[in-house]
Amino acid sequence: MTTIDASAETLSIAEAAERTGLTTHTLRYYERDGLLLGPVSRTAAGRRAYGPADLQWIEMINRLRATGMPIREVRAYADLCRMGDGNEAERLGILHAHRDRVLAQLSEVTEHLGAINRKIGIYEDRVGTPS
Amino acid sequence: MTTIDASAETLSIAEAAERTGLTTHTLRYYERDGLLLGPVSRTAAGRRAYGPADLQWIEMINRLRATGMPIREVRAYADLCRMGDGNEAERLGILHAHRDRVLAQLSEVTEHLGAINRKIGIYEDRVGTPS
DNA sequence: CTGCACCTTGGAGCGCGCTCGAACGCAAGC
DNA sequence: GCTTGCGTTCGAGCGCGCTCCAAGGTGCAG
Repeated sequence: MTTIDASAETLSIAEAAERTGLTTHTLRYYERDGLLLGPVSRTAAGRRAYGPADLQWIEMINRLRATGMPIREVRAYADLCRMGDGNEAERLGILHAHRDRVLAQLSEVTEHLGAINRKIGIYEDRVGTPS
Repeated sequence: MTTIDASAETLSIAEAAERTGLTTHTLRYYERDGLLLGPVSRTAAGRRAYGPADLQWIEMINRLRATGMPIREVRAYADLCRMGDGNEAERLGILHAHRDRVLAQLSEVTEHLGAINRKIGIYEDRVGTPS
């Protein structure tokens, strides 16, 4: 027998913060700033209740942010998603452009890291042979 | 016969900016902020004259910055270099720690990128079959 | 000699992404 | 019922890394 209990599916802002690795401040800020797909639903007392869909979306935001997408672009993407079907090509364009930037940056960072590693090698030689 | 001409070895701030990809503003800012190994030498008229060593050091700064090292840590590293021999182990510690952070971040970004790519795949399927 | 571009300094300003403070409300345990 | 703690809103503040402005000096072309 499945218990139908909304609160079992729903997290307080503190719980959502823990789950997502964000702070409660940041969660409210994201909502204010239009990064979420809509206002988070509330309990009778007016407290935020995060559902699974909210959490999943926030995970996606985290991925985009962690790969360097600016807030304003996440918002643009969220705006498109909020508008519903019909603009998938546009969303795809944003994701494609983002992926390309990330790949470019990955290879740039990797290259710089190589140079830094060579520098480290020089220091290790020098520290290894102190005299 | 080698011509000894200091000005041939020396760049104006605008030239240094072009060479390093920074702006003149940023070059002055880095100097002010102690990221360079010392004050850049000047012409008789008081204008900055960047030598090869300056440019090489700035390239190193660029690598560190491009891989995400904060300004204040670059400054700490520069401080150590400025102090001369004897603290190579400490410099090495900074570079090691930085390398480890960069590697961790590279793998994190790569992982997130994978998830984003899967999302892209979903959209491509959906856009590919419009009805 | 006169422009005009480029340099100098000090300090203010700005865009980003949070982060925090104030003042208050609701709720669950003792 | 009272305390303790988590929640709410609005708005201000902050750390980072530049970025720019004002006011003035320098240097070279015409």
